[in-house]
Amino acid sequence: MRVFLEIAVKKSRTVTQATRASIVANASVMILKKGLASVGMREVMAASHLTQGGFYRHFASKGELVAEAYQLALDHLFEMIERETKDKPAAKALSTVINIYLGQCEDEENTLLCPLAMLGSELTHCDPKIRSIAMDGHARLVVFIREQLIRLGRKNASVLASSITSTLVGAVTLSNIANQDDEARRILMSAKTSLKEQISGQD
Amino acid sequence: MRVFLEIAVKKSRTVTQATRASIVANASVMILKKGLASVGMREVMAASHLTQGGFYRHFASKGELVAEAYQLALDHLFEMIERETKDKPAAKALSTVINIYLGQCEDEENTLLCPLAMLGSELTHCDPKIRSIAMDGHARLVVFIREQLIRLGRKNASVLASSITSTLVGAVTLSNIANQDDEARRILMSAKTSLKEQISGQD
DNA sequence: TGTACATCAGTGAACGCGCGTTCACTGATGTAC
DNA sequence: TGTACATCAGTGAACGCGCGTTCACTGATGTAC
Repeated sequence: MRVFLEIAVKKSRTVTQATRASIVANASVMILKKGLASVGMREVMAASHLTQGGFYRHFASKGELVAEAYQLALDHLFEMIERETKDKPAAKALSTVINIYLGQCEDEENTLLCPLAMLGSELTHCDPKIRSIAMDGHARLVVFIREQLIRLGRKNASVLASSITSTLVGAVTLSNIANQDDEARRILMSAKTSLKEQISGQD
Repeated sequence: MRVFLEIAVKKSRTVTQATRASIVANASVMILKKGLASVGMREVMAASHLTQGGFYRHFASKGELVAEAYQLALDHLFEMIERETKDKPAAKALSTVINIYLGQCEDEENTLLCPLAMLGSELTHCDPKIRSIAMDGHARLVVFIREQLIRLGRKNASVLASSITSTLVGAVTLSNIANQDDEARRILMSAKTSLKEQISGQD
């Protein structure tokens, strides 16, 4: 009896949590694609087939949702990076990360958009809490790249890792601003080519 | 008499144009520092000691002001770059551009903030007109850097120039998101160090 | 098992707010005679 | 030079709109006996 009750309660909670997760997942994609300011609560809730009033059964404010949406996007990105680079040699791992990062906008399911690149300047004017989630993601990316560079035996791995991260973020940011597709592709390709030379070369 | 009248008319127009220029100049700094969305017309007009109603004597819409504000910021940046690199050898010119660009947020008068870095992701969701002003600025920066690389005899100057520009924009974007000053400085310093090695090295 | 009650996710109208924009008006300046 | 008129930059209240948020309510589900 006790067990049955617990299961029943848990099942109910599971549904609620699934709804909440669906809101976060939809919001994450919408905010990253369209920008923080231009995504409203009605729109977010409608994407999960709900109306605006229900939002506050799950979140205290828009900010709370945004923080979770960023965190989710970063987690997706790093899951992908870790899955694709696991057990690979450092050079291959680095080139995989570069390809994944610079190709993030070509993924049609939009499951690996990076908040740093997609929202860059909007993050500058956010709550400290949201900014620190973004900067944790930044640190994680720099550390990952630095570790591969160390495995490659490169000197100044920290400095180079930070610079590579700036190039990745800058290239995606600029390719999003570009109004012509070929210009966007050229920016991404240039970054990819230069980064790979920078990693393999000995400067 | 004729001459007197013309002067009188011109003087009046000059005052009007000065007011307009003041609105654009103030808006430019405010928008670049605080972001496009968080700067309102009342605030912009107040900075020029005017009230909101007068705005539409000078501009058809907020968008028109924003376009001119971006153009002004880009012009300031390139004026500075061209002034500081004139008659300098290519290597010195490149290093000067890098220093100016990466140091833009340390300039206390805020006269050389780059819209690409300060507004990055916000530009993605703007009018095509505003985006093309931004991309013209991007092209101008890439071309300037490419020409110096060509003078240095570097191969693949176009690709490298584009990549360097991405690094510059990414580093400034990320340093703005950083909530701690030392982290921001580290990002900028890493980019500076790596870029200079990349330019002087032979990879 | 059946019935009365409690819970709470979800609804959708409504709220206050700040935004971009409009408008009737002012008042200083230039023009015409 | 003096006077009546036209122009137009600037004022500040007001407009409509969409936003984030609140709230009284619904109705399905789980609980207690």
